[in-house]
Amino acid sequence: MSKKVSIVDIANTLNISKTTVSFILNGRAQEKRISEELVARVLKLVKEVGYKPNSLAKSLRTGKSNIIGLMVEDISNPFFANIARLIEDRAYEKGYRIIYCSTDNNSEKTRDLITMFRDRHVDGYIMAPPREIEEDVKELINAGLPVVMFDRYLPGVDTDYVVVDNEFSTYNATKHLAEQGYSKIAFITFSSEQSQMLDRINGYKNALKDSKLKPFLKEIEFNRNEALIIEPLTAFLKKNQDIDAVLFGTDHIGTCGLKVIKQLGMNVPDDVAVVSFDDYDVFKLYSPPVSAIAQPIEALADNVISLMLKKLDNNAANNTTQKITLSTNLNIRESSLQHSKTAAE
Amino acid sequence: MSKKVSIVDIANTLNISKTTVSFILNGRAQEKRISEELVARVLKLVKEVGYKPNSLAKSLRTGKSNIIGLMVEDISNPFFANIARLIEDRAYEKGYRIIYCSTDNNSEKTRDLITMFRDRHVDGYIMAPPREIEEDVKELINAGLPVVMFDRYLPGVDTDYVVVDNEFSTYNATKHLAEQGYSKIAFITFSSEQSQMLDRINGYKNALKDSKLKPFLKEIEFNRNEALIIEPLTAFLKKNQDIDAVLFGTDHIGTCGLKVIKQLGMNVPDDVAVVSFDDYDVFKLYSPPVSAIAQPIEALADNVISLMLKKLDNNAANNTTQKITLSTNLNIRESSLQHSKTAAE
DNA sequence: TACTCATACTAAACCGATTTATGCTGCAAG
DNA sequence: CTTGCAGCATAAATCGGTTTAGTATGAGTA
Repeated sequence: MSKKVSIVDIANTLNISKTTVSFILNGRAQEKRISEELVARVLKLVKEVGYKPNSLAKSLRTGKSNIIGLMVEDISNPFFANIARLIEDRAYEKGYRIIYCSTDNNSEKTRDLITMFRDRHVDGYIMAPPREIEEDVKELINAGLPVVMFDRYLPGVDTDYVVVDNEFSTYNATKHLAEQGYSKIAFITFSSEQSQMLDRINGYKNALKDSKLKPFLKEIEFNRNEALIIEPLTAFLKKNQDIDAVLFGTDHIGTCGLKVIKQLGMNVPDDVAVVSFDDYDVFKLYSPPVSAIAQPIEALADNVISLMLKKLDNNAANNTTQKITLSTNLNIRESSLQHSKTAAE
Repeated sequence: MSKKVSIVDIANTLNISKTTVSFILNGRAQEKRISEELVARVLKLVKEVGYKPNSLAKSLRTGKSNIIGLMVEDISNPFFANIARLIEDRAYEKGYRIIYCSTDNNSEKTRDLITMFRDRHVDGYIMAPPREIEEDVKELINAGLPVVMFDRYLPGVDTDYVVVDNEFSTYNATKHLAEQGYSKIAFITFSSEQSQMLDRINGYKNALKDSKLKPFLKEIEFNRNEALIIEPLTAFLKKNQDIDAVLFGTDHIGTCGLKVIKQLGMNVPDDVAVVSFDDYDVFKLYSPPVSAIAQPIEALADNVISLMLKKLDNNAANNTTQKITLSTNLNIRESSLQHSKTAAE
């Protein structure tokens, strides 16, 4: 039907060369000394027939696409979904489109996606990298492609990133629990070798050490099937009845944790105090409201996209990398307050 | 650095033509009577240097991309994020990649995205369409491109879609509230001319008519800034103190509604019973747990992607369109139970 | 007159693939 | 001794743009 018009159609209609049309459309008419009269005629026709250059062909030639590839761990996770949305907005304002994909923390899938992004000529890569992807990322960087990471970074790869101060965040939250009089403080999280999780665990351990308390660390294997998270969580809480406070490592495990706590009929904060990493509606609306470590997602998104745009501007010559660490906010709510050992007994 | 190898490099290295390489890599070696020995040599080299055909160039030539464009209203909304994720998974298994974008319910942005998808040669379009996009969608369909809609449809456009039975869902939920003895039942939702919302409103109205009750319909303008939703919501609930039950039209407004209810110190369900469209953790974990209309998102995603794959297989010859309506599940929880007028007074 | 130079525009190469049409053997059949 | 065809491989066109390297024309100048 409405066969899309190409630059050749425009050129033929006006009996001129497609080169001329291309120059005019790319704002190089003056530089190429094309008469104003012809420029006007071309622009008129272009508008009339609604011609839009095919960006695929354009990319093939120029290597540029005005598209930024964004890889998150899982778009159905509110943290990533919100960040993705904010990044998309900022990029859109600057004339860049975003295409996103979930890596599922699967390095093979990620490699696949990198390849797809790469030969679709995306201009830049924003990613929350999975493990074992160092080599592939290095290759991108060596090829001169801008890469910005967020949420976590790859220790072996020198690239720009924006993360939060994970270690201090959990240190601070754990300290808070200790100060409220809790003494058997567990840290429950997904097992992971990634930087953000190692830092969170360190913060927790250091705080306990400083408070001279014993750690109760429970790492749970991530699984898309929630039942397989709930199960070990339930077992852990049942087995360690003496635990009086729990710090959850992410919003997802925090949500699962609340489900378990509710199911077991445990009272918050009397039976168990709760603090979770990430701060979302579930925590704010829970009864009692749950204390949470809020990540500055707007600032995160802003910094990520600023870094990326800066790298895209300085075509080449990006010698220095920027590593940005933002601080979080511990929102203290009833779920972790007013514990008095004697009152409970 | 590691300049990507192209098909020409492969051909030159072996002193053969790139045509031959192309045939071999596309499994047309036998058909083209290329000797097994040569096939083996080519495949060996390809593997050695890790050559991957540039899919941009491939698409330019073939018009195919193995990419499906997915447009949701807002990826930060859990309903859309979850659907997007499921669709992505299913598509990935079948060898298709998904690229998603948020339309923001903005027809201009959507048009822009359609153009981008189109000249990136995506093979199919899955969308939750905004208003005023009929003409653009018709153009896609006329050009023979597969389009599948979900969540809502465009009454003026004959295309495949998968939706839920919105009208019955709210009818049923409203009836449930009426049967529990509530008599001043409000329906609070975002104002919208879209099919799904009109159906939901109709269901609510019909149920009230059948129960001989008076409707209290409150439509709120959507805004990304939550404060601007909370404000009119608060005003409405404050002004209509006699309302004893509320049905929320979407998960988002339901969540905002709970915040307001909590802030106003209203008791659920004694002061006000609550049911919301969509069923997420926030509702399950609320105290008391909130009754909700659960959309079958897995089935939704399955149907959407099946329809799309079917259309992609039957290249051309897609004369009939399929319109699928799935049913929802009313999960009744404490937030809408055990109302007795006398007990409250 | 012959040689620049500015002006206005274009032919052809190129990006990296696919696909169509074709070439070149050598052997069996007519 | 052609003709036909099977077997193997390729040159060239194509997709829709951008970019390089020119060309044609007329005016200015030594």
